[in-house]
Amino acid sequence: MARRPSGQPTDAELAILQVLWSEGPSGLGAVHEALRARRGVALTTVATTLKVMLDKGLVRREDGPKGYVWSAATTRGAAAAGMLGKILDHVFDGSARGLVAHLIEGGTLDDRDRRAIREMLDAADAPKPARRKKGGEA
Amino acid sequence: MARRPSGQPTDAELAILQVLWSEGPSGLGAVHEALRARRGVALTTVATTLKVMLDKGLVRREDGPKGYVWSAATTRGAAAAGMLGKILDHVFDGSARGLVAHLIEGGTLDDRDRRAIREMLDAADAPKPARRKKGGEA
DNA sequence: GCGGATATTCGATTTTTATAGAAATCGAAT
DNA sequence: ATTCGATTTCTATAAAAATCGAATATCCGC
Repeated sequence: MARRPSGQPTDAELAILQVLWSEGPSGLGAVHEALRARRGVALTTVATTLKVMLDKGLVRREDGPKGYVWSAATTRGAAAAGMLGKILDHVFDGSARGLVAHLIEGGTLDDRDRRAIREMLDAADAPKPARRKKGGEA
Repeated sequence: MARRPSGQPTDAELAILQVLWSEGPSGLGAVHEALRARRGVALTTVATTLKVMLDKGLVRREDGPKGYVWSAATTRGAAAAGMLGKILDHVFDGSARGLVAHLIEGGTLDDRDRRAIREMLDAADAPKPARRKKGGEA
């Protein structure tokens, strides 16, 4: 047999999603143009891939003046979550901490990044300053 | 055509690498056992996949008492780097900070994780404490 | 209304991935 | 040395992924 459909976008699909995420809802021609700028791909290939993605629920389409107007039906965050999940499960045994450790130790993050992350951590530690009373300390 | 071989391990390959990473160099039978514990997969399937991985350079093999002894030829870090690179490039437009932000905001990290990450950040900020005097040397 | 440009669908092709049975091999125990 | 069990190699199948050409549909301008 072949591999079970993971539901996650494939590489070609991700390339299209990337266009839709940054350009917003677009017609086939526009998507094709954006993709052709990087890789040589035929118009029909883009059209076929979009159709497949429609079946998978990765994109939506509405009738436009010309043909359809295609738009992403999934967010960057959702796509990232799926891909990250695979890394976490298969490579870091489910430890998000281990993943961040890899980013820090691998030099992928610079000073500015580390500062920004610290701020995000602070915000996450105190998201709701006890808007009632019991803030965890009894 | 089909998709160009990305060089990165596929799902089945990743599952095998996971075994080799945690168990160390193992014979075919051991790998099979470890995999069967999770998914039902035939012995020959594991053998075939290992051979493919050998050609790709993902695993190594040495002659052992019985057959070969298989070991990972790539590290967790290397595998993670490849997969992360894809996410960074395609989803977060190259921003590692954005990726960590997603982890923090998405609740993937708990209190303990955040504390551990802060420590790692501290360590990264001062890699060599220059135990001479104060850090601000020229 | 017609023609050309753009879109969409259909069908076809190729490669990769994932899977596993059959056959050949090899070391060990009897 | 013969068999036995584990291993390796060979061959094969099938779905998914990626691609595109041809045929068809649709819209706009003239």
